[in-house]
Amino acid sequence: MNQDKQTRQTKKTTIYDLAELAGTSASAVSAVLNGNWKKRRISSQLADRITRLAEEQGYALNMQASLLRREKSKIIGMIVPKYDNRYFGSIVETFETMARERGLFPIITCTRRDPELEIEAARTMLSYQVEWLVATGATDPDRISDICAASGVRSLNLDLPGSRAPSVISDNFAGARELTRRVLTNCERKLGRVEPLLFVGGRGGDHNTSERVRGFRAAHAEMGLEVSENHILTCGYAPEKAEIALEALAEKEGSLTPGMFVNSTISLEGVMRWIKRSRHYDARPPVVGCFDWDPFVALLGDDIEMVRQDVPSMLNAVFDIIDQGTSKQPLIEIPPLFMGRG
Amino acid sequence: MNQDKQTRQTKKTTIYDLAELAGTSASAVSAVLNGNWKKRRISSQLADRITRLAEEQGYALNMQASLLRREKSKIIGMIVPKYDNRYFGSIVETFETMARERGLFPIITCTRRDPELEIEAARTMLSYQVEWLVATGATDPDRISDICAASGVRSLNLDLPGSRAPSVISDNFAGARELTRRVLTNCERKLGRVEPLLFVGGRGGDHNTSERVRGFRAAHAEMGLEVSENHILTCGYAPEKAEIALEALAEKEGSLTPGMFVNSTISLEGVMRWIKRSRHYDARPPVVGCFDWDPFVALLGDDIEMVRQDVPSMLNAVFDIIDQGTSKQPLIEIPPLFMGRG
DNA sequence: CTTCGTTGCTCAATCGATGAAGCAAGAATT
DNA sequence: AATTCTTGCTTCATCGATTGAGCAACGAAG
Repeated sequence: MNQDKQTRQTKKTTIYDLAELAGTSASAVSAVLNGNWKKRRISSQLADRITRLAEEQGYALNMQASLLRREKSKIIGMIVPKYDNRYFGSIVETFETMARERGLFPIITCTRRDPELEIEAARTMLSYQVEWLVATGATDPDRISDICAASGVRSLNLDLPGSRAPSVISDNFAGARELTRRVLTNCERKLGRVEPLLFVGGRGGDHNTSERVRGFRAAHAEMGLEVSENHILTCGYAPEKAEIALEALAEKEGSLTPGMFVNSTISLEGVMRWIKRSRHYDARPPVVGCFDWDPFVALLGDDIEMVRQDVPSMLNAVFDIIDQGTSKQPLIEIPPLFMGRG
Repeated sequence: MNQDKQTRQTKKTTIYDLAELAGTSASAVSAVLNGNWKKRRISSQLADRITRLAEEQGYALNMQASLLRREKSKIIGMIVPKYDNRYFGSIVETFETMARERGLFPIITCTRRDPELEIEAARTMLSYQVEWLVATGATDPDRISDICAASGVRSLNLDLPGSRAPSVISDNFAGARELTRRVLTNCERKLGRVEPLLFVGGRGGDHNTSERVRGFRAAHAEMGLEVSENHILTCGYAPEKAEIALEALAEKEGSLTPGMFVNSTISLEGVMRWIKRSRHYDARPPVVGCFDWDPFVALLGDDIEMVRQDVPSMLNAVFDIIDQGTSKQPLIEIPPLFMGRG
């Protein structure tokens, strides 16, 4: 039984193996290794001996067995749509760090904006006994909340709100309104006059996009500008979709607006590609605002205004709810940050 | 026991609860729910009844209990340094997809280039009974391989090689040599003459950086150009480090080379920031090559040549090893892709 | 009318860790 | 000397799912 040990083992060392080697019981080994040997009145000599043996044998706790026995799993799950932009990347990184600070084990899974995969991922996380599930930018947050509720697991929405669980999102309306104001101001400074902007990207149905469109309209209204329905291109998030939408509009209308509001860096990727390819803006580069931040976009020219969603504050709000166990408000809106130009 | 059910439950439904409700045994429930009820000769009527009940009650398998009993966990772990660039983002996304295709459950954790955290994360993954651990861009891959080997868990290195486990990396030497050639050619085209480049970013000690420096030197040598030791700035990966290094060199030498080789998009962030701030290249923009790809960098100007590491091929190689169980070669080098300009 | 085969289940051990309860031996108190 | 306390352990049930072994009931074959 312990000769595998000698010959570079096949099976893993358990507390029973250590107990045999130490000439003691598994329960003593367990008590020593999880640190409450004082409480259980194990002598420090035995504790030392066990600790040394565990180290020698390269013992690793079997979490499955431990979790099965314990009441709390300390596992916290997160579902994320993509890893292809700074926003989600920093959400994930911050989430992991803050979870670990609290002694929680974060499990993150990427669902590539696939509604089926989201549901399957949520179910899998429940099987792993997560104590909380954070659904980030989910296509159907309420479905996920329901699945969690049915298992008695608490859930939270991040980035996109739902109605059946507390939600932490950016203040999309105020952010978009301010961004639009700034782009319009830049427009005036560059061109000597203000003209209504184009809105590009996002899904028409989602909360964030509709709030941003509302902010976009509000800023135009303040300045007495009319926004044409044809100039709201909520064509989806993928870069190609933005390219196609712009191409179609240019074909239909002949000329394009001098400025635009782009709904994410991902859409901006398509917009910039199209601008470059179509040569529509060769004479005078467009005045652009982007609802999201990317370090290279910041270097792309001096006419791109960006709002940066305040990831640390959003995750502080998320973990406040988790730490407290509940939330007073069902919806928490975090003001985004303005990055200025230059 | 099943009245919690009625009153929105507190505890989770188990196969024992379902067995009681169905008037059968837990073992029948288990057989039905994990799909081998035919093998165990359960009647399809009972199977249907159990399946319906499970759905009604929102039953979710307790993975901890299931894994404890089973021999294979089907969990596969990955350690990643950062989520702040496209390269690691796409590694993670591809890894998750390919793992799921194989019925494996991927657990990914980000260690922020912190050696302590890497080790701790590896140990935690072992506790969760991972069958494989992929260490991506690890600072000390061999340490991780040893820890895994001590528990009989197989490991793999990705992006940065180690000596105690199979490694899949980019062909850094050939990639860097070709990138350098191209930048030198661009230099000639733009300026009418070739001049040695500056190498910026990366850690001097790491395999990738030293291979890239070797490729960089080889391309210079081919063209009869001498590379000054002072022009190899392996200052680390963080953007600020690149800024500081450039600032220091500019101060020391007065003028800078007309072209440069930047070792990652993260370093490029700092390089571009410094170029903009210092106004050193205002008269004539530098001719730049970057070992890594980013969509916005592609739009940044027409003088930035990029190599894109071939993430799908790299992960195919990784999963080939996992599927086969072993690797013939200890080191697999995947040629990176050239993205051309425009 | 016995024997065998088949169907459709149930029983009970097991995975590894945990912790309440218990117990033996010695020290301290009455 | 008898009792109580303390120390330092061990025993055993438990968490939920899995699975080999077993068993009852029934039909078919001999």
